[in-house]
Amino acid sequence: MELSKFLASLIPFKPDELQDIVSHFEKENIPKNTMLIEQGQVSKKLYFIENGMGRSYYLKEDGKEVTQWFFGVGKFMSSVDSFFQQIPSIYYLEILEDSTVYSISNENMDLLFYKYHKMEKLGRLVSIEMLTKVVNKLNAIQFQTARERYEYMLAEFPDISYRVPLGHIASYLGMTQETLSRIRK
Amino acid sequence: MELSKFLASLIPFKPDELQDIVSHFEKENIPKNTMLIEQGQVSKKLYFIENGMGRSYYLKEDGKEVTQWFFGVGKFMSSVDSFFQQIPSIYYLEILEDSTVYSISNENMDLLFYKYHKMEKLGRLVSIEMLTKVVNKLNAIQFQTARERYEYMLAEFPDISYRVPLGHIASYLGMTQETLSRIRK
DNA sequence: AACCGTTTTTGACATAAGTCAAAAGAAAAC
DNA sequence: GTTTTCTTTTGACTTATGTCAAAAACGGTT
Repeated sequence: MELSKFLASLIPFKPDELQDIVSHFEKENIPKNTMLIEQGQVSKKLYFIENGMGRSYYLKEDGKEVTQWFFGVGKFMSSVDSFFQQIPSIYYLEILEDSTVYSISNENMDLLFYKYHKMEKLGRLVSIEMLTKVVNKLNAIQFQTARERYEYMLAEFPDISYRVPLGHIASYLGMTQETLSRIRK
Repeated sequence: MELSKFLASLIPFKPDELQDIVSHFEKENIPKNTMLIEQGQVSKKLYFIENGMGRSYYLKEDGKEVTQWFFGVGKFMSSVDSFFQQIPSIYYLEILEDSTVYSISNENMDLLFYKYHKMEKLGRLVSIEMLTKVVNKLNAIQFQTARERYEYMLAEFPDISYRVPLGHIASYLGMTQETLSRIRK
């Protein structure tokens, strides 16, 4: 999904506004398995996924990867607190498939927020949407059996569920790979 | 914490702006055990807690209450998606102690967002803060033992942990009351 | 201070999911 | 097309937490 289409679908920007806003982003092609940011670094960019997909994950003390979120087409991908508060990231951001993304720097983002009231509103709407989704996941994780959690996954990320390694999904859902493998049958 | 102090701590509002904004809120005293909104209703108001505390919860199919969040002093309390999208609430909002709150209607909130760019920014900042906290809880719930989850609770809500019934905390943490009781020793 | 209702604790047992280890299957590299 | 590496499945056993039920502790009210 194109960035300008996405923006216009949320807020009625004028054509010249839209053009100005999009011009602050940079379109990039990113090959699979690219790390956009590593744990401990301060995130410099926010990404919008036109095509492809990625995930955020962190490492537990024992070194195991825990997938924290999947980012599909038409979503913003970032290490939220690192990007907006410019603090070291807890998460790795990884591109999982060859992807086309629009990236924007923190400075440019602030500039747009400052310049366009509507952009600030868009930021608020996107944040609240994300908040709602995280709350949904929380409810799934907290009070559902492993089987129901997998069903939540299929509902929330229908397109992604079949494209990533089992282990990524298992850790996303808070269960072991073995358990997920048993459930899928 | 006073509303105006809280607002000013996040964004440098001018005195007259601050006064205008606060005038759109209504200060109310609410006795404990009051239900601010019930499951299925559309949330008409957003609340800022000057003093006291509340929680949001929902009912599982088997009728058990599940605490979803606690709201303490200096926080906004709402059924986020119901208030902002004006859809039926999944949650109950309950005041747990005699409280003083500032409430604002959805229309007035929109009006403030529209009138003040800075207010929109505040909305974004508050949303992202909440998002970060929910993600924290998610990580605690997802990958920690019951004992560690209780420690997360003490860290996140130090003031609240000793003021609410055990059952509320247990369901908030995704465990049974019996388990929590055993842990606390 | 004795009573009643609510909340918390304790006990015995059940179970979903985790752990460890190895085999089978798929994908990538040569 | 064969080898190597990575991913998924299967099996046997362990464990943390849940369930159900009853007893104890607490808090408010008369």
